Amino acid sequence: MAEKYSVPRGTFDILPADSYKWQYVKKVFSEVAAQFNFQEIVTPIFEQTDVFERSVGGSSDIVQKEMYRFQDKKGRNFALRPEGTAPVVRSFVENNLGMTGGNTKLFYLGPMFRYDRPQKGRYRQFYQYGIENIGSDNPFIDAEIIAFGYAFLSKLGLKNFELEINSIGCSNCSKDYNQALVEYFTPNLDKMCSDCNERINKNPKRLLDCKVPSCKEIAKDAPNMLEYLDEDCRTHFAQVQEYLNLMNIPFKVNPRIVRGLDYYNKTAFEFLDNNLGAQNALIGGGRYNGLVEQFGGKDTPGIGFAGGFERLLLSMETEGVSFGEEPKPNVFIVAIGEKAKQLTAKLLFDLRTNGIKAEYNPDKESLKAQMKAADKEKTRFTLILGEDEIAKNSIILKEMISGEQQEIPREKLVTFLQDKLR
RNA sequence: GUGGGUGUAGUUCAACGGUAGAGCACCGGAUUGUGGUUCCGGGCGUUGUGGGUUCGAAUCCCAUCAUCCACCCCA
Repeated sequence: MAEKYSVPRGTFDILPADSYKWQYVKKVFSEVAAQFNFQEIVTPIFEQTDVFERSVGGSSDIVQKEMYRFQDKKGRNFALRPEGTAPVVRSFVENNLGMTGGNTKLFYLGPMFRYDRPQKGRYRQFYQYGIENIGSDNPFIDAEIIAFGYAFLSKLGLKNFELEINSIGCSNCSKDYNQALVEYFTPNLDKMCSDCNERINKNPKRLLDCKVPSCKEIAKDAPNMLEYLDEDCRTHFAQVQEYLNLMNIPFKVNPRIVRGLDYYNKTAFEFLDNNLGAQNALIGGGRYNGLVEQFGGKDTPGIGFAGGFERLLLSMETEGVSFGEEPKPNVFIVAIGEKAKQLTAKLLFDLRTNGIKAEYNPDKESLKAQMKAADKEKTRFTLILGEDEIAKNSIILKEMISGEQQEIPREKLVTFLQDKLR
């Protein structure tokens, strides 16, 4: 026997039994995007490695340890995209999308790749949806982006999620704050983990996030980021909260939210589902005002978020939320005898091209076997065609749940069914 | 990259170191043109893979791979 293969570690097949759920979630996302007036952008699955190294940053693990890197035949360096914002901004600059003025509102869907240890809600190839608004620093936009996330989760029927927001300030505030953190943590470093000891120089804010109990204990009384915001950042954050309140979107301020990617500043937020386990972030996002400039564009502010489909489906599964209708045919045809089988070829085609989802199994001969097949398809109707019906140029329509059946003239069948299925 | 748990039929799970089983699912049947419920019948599956211990291994040991959970990271 030939060797059997399996999917690469941390990846998975989306099988027919589940694929309609994915379609449903994508559809809902696209609908919300349309409501909020975001247009789709599709970028390649790989980019020059630099696109991620320069932006996502040197202190982030996803660039340092988790990127799938490769060289093409000419020795150029590429990476499978580990996240969606950097490619979108690359495209924004490359195609001068900002030239028309105003806000550029984009959404994307697709696979991302990170070489992580697989775990619940975490895969090496995972599917993200995300939105970006490039062109405005107005706190109104921050609130709009957050509202999009809230609207999307709500539209899916989810209830057990929480919104946490924070402001991590701009480079101006960070200078003072980082210094305050260094001053606070340095005397305690001998009691803290090796990661913290290393990060204090690269990105001191990350020490706030550490989950090692001893570190957590020390971080508990660390200086509060919000007290170090400058005037601009402080009012910006206050206004974001005000707009959220005006929309009746519930949130909690959590000064410990620190985004893992280097390009973030000002507003940062997460939608969390605490029933999910350790990987509990449904959506994560924030502002990235310097990023466009980093990519060689003119200084343009931006803000966005990204979320993972896998966690969304997990959440929906545990909350018992509906995934829309399971796909199935409307009618199943049962044909008895060779003549009936021949007529069924045309009948099937007529039904299908008239918008009726129809199925037939040519491998089953007996009426009984075909009825069983019909039952398994869970169709609402079965059409029965045998000698008698052929002679009368009619067909029997049976409603499976009630078991009731009636005879219908062949020429009226299509309109009759279209009417019934409306 | 680190730690712990688990790998047995399509699936969910049993089997004190002594012949590998059950539910669900699946297939067939219960007379001639009617499905679901019921009844009857149908299971050799490289016990993830490779070694080792033993008279004898699904069971104990080692390795390896996969998976799950946690650390970490983050969506």
